[in-house]
Amino acid sequence: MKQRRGAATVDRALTAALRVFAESGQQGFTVTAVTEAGGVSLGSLYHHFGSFDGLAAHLYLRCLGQLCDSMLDALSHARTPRTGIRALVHAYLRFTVEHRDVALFLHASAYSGHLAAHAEEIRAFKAERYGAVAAWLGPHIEAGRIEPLSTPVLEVLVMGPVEEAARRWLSSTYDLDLDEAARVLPDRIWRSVRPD
Amino acid sequence: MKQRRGAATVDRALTAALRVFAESGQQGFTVTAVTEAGGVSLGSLYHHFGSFDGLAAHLYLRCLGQLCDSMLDALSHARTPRTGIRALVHAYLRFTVEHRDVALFLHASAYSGHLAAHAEEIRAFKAERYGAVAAWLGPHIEAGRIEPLSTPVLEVLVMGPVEEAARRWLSSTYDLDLDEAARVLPDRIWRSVRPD
DNA sequence: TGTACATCAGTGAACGCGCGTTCACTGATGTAC
DNA sequence: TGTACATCAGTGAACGCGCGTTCACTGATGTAC
Repeated sequence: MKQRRGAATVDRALTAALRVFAESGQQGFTVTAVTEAGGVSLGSLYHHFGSFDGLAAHLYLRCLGQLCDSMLDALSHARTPRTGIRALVHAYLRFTVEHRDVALFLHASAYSGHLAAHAEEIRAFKAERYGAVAAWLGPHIEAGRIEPLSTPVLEVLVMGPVEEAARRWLSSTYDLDLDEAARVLPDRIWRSVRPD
Repeated sequence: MKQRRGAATVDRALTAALRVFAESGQQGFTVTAVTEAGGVSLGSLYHHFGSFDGLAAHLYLRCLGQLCDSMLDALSHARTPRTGIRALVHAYLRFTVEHRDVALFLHASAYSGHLAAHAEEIRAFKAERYGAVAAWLGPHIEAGRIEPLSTPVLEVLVMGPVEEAARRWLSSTYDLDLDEAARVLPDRIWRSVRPD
């Protein structure tokens, strides 16, 4: 018997929360700030999310979902490991630029503490999405087109440089040229995981 | 006319702060918690650090200094780029395991907001330390022993996977075997930056 | 060596502010008959 | 179709707690002569 306006309110609250975080950072990320910014009342917020941490976790999952969708979509068009890595790198960096606020929130939330209460939910979500990448990798490893390293190590080799590039670009010290990174990284990463 | 006990008090406060952070995380990292944990009075803390953010920044610099010292020390014994990368990777991962609390604080502080007020100080410190790595790289690039990529991209390629490995290990989801990482990563990273 | 004095170091009660949360309530929506 | 009712959605004043910070003060240390 759920009503439809609920979904719209949830969406407005999350969007407001993301904007507050982008504008005021970790320190300014408070219930009051979100309600004032979002045209969502305090009681309404608690009605839908139960707690402020609940809102943060909900927002985190939404952001992570958007990023994962971009990457999995890019990956689905690739046939070889080389083009797959290229697609992942490009999708991740493009997403970072086009959705700066989302990327920032994802990076900043890693150790935020707001997510501790919902850690299990998030872990499950990540496991599901990472599974898709692992499924893509599997055949290539078995066919000898990728060095047979453990999945976590492969993920670290592929995503480590990309995430670090994004992190540097995000942290206002723009000492890194993302265009150069997008041009150079795919091939360089590919060299690190190809066989022989 | 500075007194000597000051240094000891500063040290006690920073150590207590690190312990509090390790035990209670971002959320529990408060002045009250630090003073109660550390045998340092509130007034004393303000006398030495000026503010709580000041303490956090001070702690961050101390932690970063320790990590950089480990890495630069390891690097100084290496002659070839290959062994240099190996030394960096091993030093970073060993440091992460041996000083888990320090590593955790460093990773978690990246977007904490506590450091915003002292950002310039921190930026300068990093620039100085990174300069040492760049100085080490320089001759190898000129001699054609490393692919001539820009310094930020090289740093991202070398440190990205290592930092991501450490991050995974730190975030209680121990899906990554650090021993395997230490064994495999150096050679894999080397392949990504060597010429030809 | 001894004494006076300036400065550094350390103490803890007190303060105000803003945080997350609760709650009693009104309004909107969908369902049952 | 119309009406009664249950549930969902939304509201905002109020609360208590703990946060970072201040401040008047005492004690310790080093310097000057």
